[in-house]
Amino acid sequence: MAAGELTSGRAGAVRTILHVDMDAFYVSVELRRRPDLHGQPVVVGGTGPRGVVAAASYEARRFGVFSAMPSSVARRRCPHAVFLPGDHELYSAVSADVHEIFQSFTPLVEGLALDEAFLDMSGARRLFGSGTAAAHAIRDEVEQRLQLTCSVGVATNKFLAKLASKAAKPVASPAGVRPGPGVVEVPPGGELAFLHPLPVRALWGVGPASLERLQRLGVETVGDLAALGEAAVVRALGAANGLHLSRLANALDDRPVEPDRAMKSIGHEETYPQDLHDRADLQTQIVRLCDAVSARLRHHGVGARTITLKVRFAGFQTITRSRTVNAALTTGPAIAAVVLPMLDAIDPSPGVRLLGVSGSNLGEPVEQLSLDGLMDEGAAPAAAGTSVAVADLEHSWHDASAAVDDIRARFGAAAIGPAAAVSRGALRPVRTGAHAWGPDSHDTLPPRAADDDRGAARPRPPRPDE
DNA sequence: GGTACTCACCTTAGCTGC
DNA sequence: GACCGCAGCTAAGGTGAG
Repeated sequence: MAAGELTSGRAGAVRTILHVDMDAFYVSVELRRRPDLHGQPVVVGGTGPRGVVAAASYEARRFGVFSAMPSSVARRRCPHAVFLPGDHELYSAVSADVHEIFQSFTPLVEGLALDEAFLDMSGARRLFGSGTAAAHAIRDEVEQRLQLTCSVGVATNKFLAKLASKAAKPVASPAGVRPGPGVVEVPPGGELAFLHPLPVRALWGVGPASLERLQRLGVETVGDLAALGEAAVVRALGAANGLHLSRLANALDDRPVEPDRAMKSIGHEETYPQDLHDRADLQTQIVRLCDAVSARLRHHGVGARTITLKVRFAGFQTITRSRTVNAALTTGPAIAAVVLPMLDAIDPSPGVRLLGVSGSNLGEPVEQLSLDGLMDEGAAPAAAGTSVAVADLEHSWHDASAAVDDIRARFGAAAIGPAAAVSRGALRPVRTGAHAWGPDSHDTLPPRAADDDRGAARPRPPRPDE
């Protein structure tokens, strides 16, 4: 099968897809307000004891510092680097400016992350010329208006465009930083020549686990994988992943650029500076997380039917527990009423380093819930954690949650919070948005009420209705 | 040796209803 | 009533990306 046959969603039409990737985005944004750091190794994130690197300047990459690297390793490799805590709100704002520029070129923009997006330029060739011409125009516009640089890949499908943008990037090595070409095009018909010499790890979907399985079959390059044949790849990696990778290895990718992808889940998780052993501390943190998740659910106008609790223990063992209820939940107390019984069944004695709460199975929230429709079949009195009790809480907290949103919109996220968290001195808003990059060095655990008031009765665990 | 956070998607297993 | 096959759902864990 020729590579061009399936590269377009429309039969016979060759698409022009751009992948735009900002260069060292977070660092570049920081350098706009700290021009004195230009040319120095700069690292965003990893300021705390358990953090990781969110982004590293190319000067820092020369010393082997990369994103997602533990901060302790980064400090060892590049002790003279400037470590900055990161400012997610600022990056989001700049990202919005970047996407506004993308939108001025085509309405078909699919954001992948704050710093990258796919653009379908197939219908805009008359306005902006070839894909390569459009890519240069976008780079110029971003640089002039925002003083930021980006790399652009141009190809006939998303997957190849992404690989091409990677090839367009600057390269850091111990010898120095070599500027990249900025724009790389994989021309129609040249897909396999570009793709097959690349290491198989370059394929979208090949991580450490799949790589090991493929290497056992003697696969080192994308060309090796293509030669292996679909059946063998499926045997090694399973039906979905095997089929997908086999197609990618033959440059076949007809996924469209999707500007409005529906959100599938919303969640929050936090790693604590010290492991938690106390059940009451865990419950307080869960109430905070549920409150944060619920606020985002309401912000997006959706409710979650499936609630998942994630616990990572001191030894890094991670477990998840989930429960699906009859109603799409949007309030913190109702979500906490689902999570807390799951937490109760977990032994925290090994120490808990991370807690997470997420909602999935998203759907339209019911404005005024009818409890009849939410009852379990033959349900008896509403014990804590049952669907009836959860629905009851969702119902009774509906209006109050709207009022909380209003207060936060006016006075900030810390202005109001769950009483259970306040009572334990933990009215600290959960950091929202992606990439908190670990606990900051100044983060502390919420004070334990019993420690502050020795001899006083131990406070009973906070319940969601408090 | 040290591993954040968010989200998407997959696999496997068990349960239920038909 | 027991069993089978199938589909659909749920739970739990894993993998991967950015």
